[in-house]
Amino acid sequence: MKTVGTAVGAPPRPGLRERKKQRTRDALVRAALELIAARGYDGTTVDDIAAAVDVSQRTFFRYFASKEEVALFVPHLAELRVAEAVRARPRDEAPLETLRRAVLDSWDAINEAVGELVPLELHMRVYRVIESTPALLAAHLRRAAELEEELAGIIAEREGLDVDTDPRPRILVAAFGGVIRVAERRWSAGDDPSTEALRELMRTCLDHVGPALATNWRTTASLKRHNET
Amino acid sequence: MKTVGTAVGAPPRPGLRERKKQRTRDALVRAALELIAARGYDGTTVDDIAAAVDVSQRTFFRYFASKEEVALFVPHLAELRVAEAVRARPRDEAPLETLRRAVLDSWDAINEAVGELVPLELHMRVYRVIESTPALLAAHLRRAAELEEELAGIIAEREGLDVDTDPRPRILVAAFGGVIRVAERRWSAGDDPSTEALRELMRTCLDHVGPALATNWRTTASLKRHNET
DNA sequence: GACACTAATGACAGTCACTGACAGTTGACA
DNA sequence: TGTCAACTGTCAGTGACTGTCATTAGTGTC
Repeated sequence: MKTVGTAVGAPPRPGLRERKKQRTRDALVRAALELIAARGYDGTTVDDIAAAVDVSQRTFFRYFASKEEVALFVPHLAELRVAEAVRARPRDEAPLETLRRAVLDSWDAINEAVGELVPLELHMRVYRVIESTPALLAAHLRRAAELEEELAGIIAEREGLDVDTDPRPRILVAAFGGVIRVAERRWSAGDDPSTEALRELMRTCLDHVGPALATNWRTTASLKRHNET
Repeated sequence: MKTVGTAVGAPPRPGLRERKKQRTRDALVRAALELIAARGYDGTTVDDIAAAVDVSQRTFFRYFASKEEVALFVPHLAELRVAEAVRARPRDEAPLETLRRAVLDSWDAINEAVGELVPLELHMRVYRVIESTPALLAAHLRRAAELEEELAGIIAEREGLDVDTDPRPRILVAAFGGVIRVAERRWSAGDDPSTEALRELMRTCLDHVGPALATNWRTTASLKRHNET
């Protein structure tokens, strides 16, 4: 009658030790992001973050391999979801369509997961810091590259290609990743922090991929000059 | 009769002080790359590099803002040449064609500039270290992103577009940059260190951009399976 | 050729990210 | 309840990087 936490389908409730660790980890992320948003990345020391959660610096480094890792924790969550979403797409779908749908569809799941941890508005402020801090931006780009590597592998596998021989999966993913990053940039530069805004930006940018690679922009839609007939 | 160094058309020979600085800088780059190729990036301290050139650590940091900067000095040279080459292309050329030609054409100039400083074979060994060292790869990707930003500006300007409104320049450049990076990777992973090999890889990868973005790879050329009919 | 002027350097101290080692504390589990 | 393993704090040490200040060494001038 007291077998709480072992309900059918639900994962067994982790022990006290595990819960404590989770709490510490969450607290560290929250404190870190708050401090970074307020004082910038370089203006925040690891000691500050550890002190805010009342643990030693050494403990901080047992949870995160580096200061960058905490700062990029939210993007990290998003990356996990995207990879998962790509894997979940039907295998007979066209590669570009798979990537597109995976990113757009996983958005809700991402926001939910992130929102549970930190307010989305805080994430947006941190994202601006990421974009404007060289060291952070570099780390962010590297992780994005790692994700691309993984996605290229998935695509190649389901298309029956050898990723080391045929350059197409990597090229496709690289182009796609570039577009996504453009969308992220525009989002963080704009002033609508809503999640819907980012999704819309991604949609728009993805729709521009075809036209952007066209040979001559001046004869395509959305042209800005040369406006006689 | 002894006004050497002031020949018509040639830049006036810099003074002793300037030449000395140049020599120190070159020596630092060479020593750094040699050590990094031999002992890896993390296995090489700034003190090692400074000691190899017989200057103080403080002096090293007066020449380079960070250890990363020396390690990425050769890629930096290449980036400068590419930006220059893009600017030199005719304004009425299609954007994608401009990027393609600029990269392929600037290759000789790049190799010459690099070769004067360090042996190309050494650069290749260093490049492998860059690819396999997280911190270096991150910095490399960030610089590549900066270059892309610049190229997008150039393209947008000559197409008469506003780079902050129209996403196409950035998207094009992002896709292009992704392809270039794939080519670089394949080069450093292969065993032909020749400059011609890299140029050929770039050509091939660029030719794959169109097909890679096609909706269905299985009906295009170079297909690997589904070989009935 | 001696003389100031200034740029380049070295020596030193200090900050901060990060790591290894060891000892103390606290959940887990019999 | 006691034992074991996991978690944590403390401390010392390394390496990248910066500010400061005294010293050295090209440069232009008379």
